Amino acid sequence: MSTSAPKAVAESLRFDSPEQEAYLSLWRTYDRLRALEDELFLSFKLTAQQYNLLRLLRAARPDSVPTLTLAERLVSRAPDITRMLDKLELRKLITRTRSTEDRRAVLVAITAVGIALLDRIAEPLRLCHERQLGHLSGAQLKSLVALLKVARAPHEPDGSTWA
Amino acid sequence: MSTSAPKAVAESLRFDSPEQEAYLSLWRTYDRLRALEDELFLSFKLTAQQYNLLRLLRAARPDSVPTLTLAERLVSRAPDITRMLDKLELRKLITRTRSTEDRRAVLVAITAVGIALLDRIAEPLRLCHERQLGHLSGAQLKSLVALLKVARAPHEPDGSTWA
DNA sequence: ACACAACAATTGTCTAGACAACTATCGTCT
DNA sequence: AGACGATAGTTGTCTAGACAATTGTTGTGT
Repeated sequence: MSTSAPKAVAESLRFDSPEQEAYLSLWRTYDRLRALEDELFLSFKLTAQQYNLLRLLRAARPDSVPTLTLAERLVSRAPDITRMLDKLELRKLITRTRSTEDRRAVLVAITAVGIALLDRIAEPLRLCHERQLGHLSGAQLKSLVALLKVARAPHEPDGSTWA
Repeated sequence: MSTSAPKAVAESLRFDSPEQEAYLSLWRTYDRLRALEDELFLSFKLTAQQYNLLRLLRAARPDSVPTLTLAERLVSRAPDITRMLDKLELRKLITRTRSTEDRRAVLVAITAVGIALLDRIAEPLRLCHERQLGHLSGAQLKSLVALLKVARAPHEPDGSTWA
């Protein structure tokens, strides 16, 4: 019982099905690429999800967006949307105002500070994406995007707009 | 400032680059498929990562595997490997023994109970993978796997064996 | 033999993610 | 108008993920 022959171990690990292989490849690839992004966002003290939220708010301008609508549109599901907004509000990146029409709803908007932060991130992020996937050709990227879309299609909620 | 015209909002959200679109597609797809797997594993009180760990240990039999080697081989990076093993050991799914050759190393092995659990999971998991990606043709799956491999290739550590 | 860098694993601590239970408000039905 | 189910957010609580600092052990150079 030792740690010898790691190659043999790897060799013996075949996948149970093509679907499993595809899913694990997806997971692995996401994990590897994510590590690059995380590093970048860390230097701005943001998470990828927070960045996405700000990006959505910028796109929605000059409208503001109700909290749960925002949560639905995020790339990854966010049951902790409230606390996420708490942190961003504390940093003055967003504002929250209780709607007058429907006093249950809280409307969220990005601030000038938030916009400025997005602007500062833009260029380094572009470079990061290039490091992540710049080695793929345009055709490969297109093909990958198309396949991923087909893959998740049956699992998307009806009128979903996530980006 | 209202929540009207969500379509217009969605429309205005183009991607900054093809690379960004690919990465966000990857993230979104992973998130959607993961939700299905998570649900399944929850019913066995496991995480996907824990399942993977057990799977690696089964494949390594009859050898046992040093803790950090195990961490390297996991699909997703695991800085919390120790506590992960703690929980599995508590449930008697694995054993840990301090190596006699190198007293720094802790050797991990799967137990009969662990194997039995994997056996119980096998069939429902197969069905889950089919629900996840069964709607793709064999050629599409192959193509997806190949593209993902190319995508992550530059970001894999040298002799990595992650599945 | 002894100092010391390298290595394997563990622990402390903080943040993020998940689910369920709860509060406040709204719309509707009678 | 009053009751009631649905909706919008919030909060409590638990678990997982991440990073840094620490302990014990090994090999190497002098």
